[in-house]
Amino acid sequence: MSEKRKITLKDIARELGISISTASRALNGYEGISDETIKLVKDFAEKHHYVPNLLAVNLRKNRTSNIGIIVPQIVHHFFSTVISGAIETAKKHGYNILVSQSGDLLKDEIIACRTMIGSSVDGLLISISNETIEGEHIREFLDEGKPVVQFDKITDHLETPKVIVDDFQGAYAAVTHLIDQGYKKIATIRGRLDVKNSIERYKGYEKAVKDHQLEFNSDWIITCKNISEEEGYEFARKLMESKNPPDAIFCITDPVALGAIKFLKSAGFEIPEQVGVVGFSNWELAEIVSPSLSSVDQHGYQMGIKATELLIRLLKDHSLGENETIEVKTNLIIRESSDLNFIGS
Amino acid sequence: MSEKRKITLKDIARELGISISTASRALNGYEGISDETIKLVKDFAEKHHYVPNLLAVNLRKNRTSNIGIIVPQIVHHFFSTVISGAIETAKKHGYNILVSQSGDLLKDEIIACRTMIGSSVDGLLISISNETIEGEHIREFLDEGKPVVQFDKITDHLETPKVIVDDFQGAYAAVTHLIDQGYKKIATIRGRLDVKNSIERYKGYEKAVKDHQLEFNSDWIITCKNISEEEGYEFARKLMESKNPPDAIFCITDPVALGAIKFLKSAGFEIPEQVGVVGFSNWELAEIVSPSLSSVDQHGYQMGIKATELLIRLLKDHSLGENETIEVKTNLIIRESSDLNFIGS
DNA sequence: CTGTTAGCGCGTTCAT
DNA sequence: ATGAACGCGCTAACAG
Repeated sequence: MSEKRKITLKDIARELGISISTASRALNGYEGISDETIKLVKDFAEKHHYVPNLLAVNLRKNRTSNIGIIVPQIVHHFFSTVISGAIETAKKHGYNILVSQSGDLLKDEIIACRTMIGSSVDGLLISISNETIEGEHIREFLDEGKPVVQFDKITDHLETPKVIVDDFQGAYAAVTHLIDQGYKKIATIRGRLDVKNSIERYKGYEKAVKDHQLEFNSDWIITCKNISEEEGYEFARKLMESKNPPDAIFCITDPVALGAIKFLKSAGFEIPEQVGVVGFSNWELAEIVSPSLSSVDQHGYQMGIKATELLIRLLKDHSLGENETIEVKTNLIIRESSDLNFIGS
Repeated sequence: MSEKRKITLKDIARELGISISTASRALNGYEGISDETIKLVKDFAEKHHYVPNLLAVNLRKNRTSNIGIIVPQIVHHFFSTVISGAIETAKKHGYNILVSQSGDLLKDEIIACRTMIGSSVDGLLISISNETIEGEHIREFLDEGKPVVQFDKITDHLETPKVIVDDFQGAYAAVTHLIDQGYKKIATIRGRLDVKNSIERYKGYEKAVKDHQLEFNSDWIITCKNISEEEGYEFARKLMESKNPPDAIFCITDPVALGAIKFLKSAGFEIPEQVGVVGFSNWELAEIVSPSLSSVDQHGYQMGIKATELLIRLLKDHSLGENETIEVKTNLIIRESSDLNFIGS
């Protein structure tokens, strides 16, 4: 409507018959300004709804007050949870969050990075795509003197602070839980051999099985590629139709577990009585499906907070070169798919 | 590492022995520059990885190249899908997306708005909270001369362009589908009486029932408040235990439908043979649950694209005052929960 | 076709 | 305690 012109420092200086710098200093609480003029200026500013032009401030200070975040997919329960945590934390410190996604494509991740550099975010939070190995495009950020924090899906080729979920411990806990329930022949449908999270989860599985002196059978280890529900269904079939079928399956992620459950149900296996199933990531679907799915929760919101706090600390200290890695503990959520004690209660 | 100082227009002007403005014009493809110097400048820029300082450009042009988007929840399948569409569209036009969430709290929506104004986004995409009625805080955007596009959850108190899903048509189609299937006593678990989407869906239900001369029974209309799975369960019970139980239920949203299904299953009703169920929004869960849930898809990705394109058009034309409303058609996805023809096939 | 001049709005010396 | 002057990096109006 009224299209009020935005009032500037210059305006308030002119109106009050003082200099621009005095006005600036008064507003920003500098030393050596009389209380009198401070009050004068502040009152005037308040009254006329003065709000500093961030563009100018930022140009002057050479920063943007923006933090970029790049994830493989936004439409994804875990990542949107992380973003949510990042936004709330950033807000608290006066930063905005600028979101982009790679679609798990290296090509698009590079574009997203370049755009971010171009639009000048002050720092970057990133969970890399499956295709990213070296991450040279991310190094460009570091070269610009801008801090980067990696989270969840990371690469060790980049010397940045990292916030990761303790996949090993999560998997170990999940499999140990299965063992505690009395399952003895535990299989795993694992993820790619070249993705760190996947490797760690597998290691956790292996160690738990061996620590408890259970049968360790390479036929019970199946590697999937798409990490899809279809694969879960197919590989569960393969496992159960083998000569020596397992009595429990630890799955790399919830959709895979869901596929496995679907096969098991269609083939007439009782869950959890005959076969126990545990997934990973605690997707929304875990408590919706029937039987509900035990899963390892990754505390996405916490990760978002931790990663953002870390980045903001770097932003404020300008003490780049830190390389700390925070491991967020996981939390096993036991539901019907593996809970024998729950039966009948 | 090398902390390369960023090269500026000034640098390239000095090195090439030309003026800054010539360099600027050459880079930006202005009229009246010799092809010779254009090539000279562009080559030099390319070679030294010149990238314009957006902060300066933006200050000069008085814009930010950022678009803000405020939604009730980011961790929500529909909204994250919209955001995803917005991001891809914005990217295409050289804009970044700055995300914030209100948590369906008016208080936090106001804060988000103020922050956005402060950090100077050029325009705003917003889906208002349940608590927002007048939207005075949004008007501040308009008063600044910045365009706003509302989507999905809107208020008519604000004269802005809007992109909405055709809730009426979606509901009408859903209920008509139930009728086509042969259901005769159709109930609805509807949403709040003061939320536009909810009202429209109810109207669609009512019209479909009346158009087909079916029994219209106020006992079959239940209003829920939280729009939660629990309410779905509870109200389905209430409906089915009444004297004159319905044979189909149209639910305001998928979680409610899921709750209803859970009750129906636990009470021994066959779905869809005895009772048909249709939800709204086509959440991820719809095809995961068993029986899979028929639902009205809202084309979130399309909405994100449409809303963003609309906003960018306003941004470029500076022709505020438009007030068009785009209705994105819905798409009924028929699954097991209402598909009698599918039985046995 | 190109250079000079003026800011955009602000923070920050260096004077006084 | 305050003002003048400068510059962040860039675009645009005005000369020539």
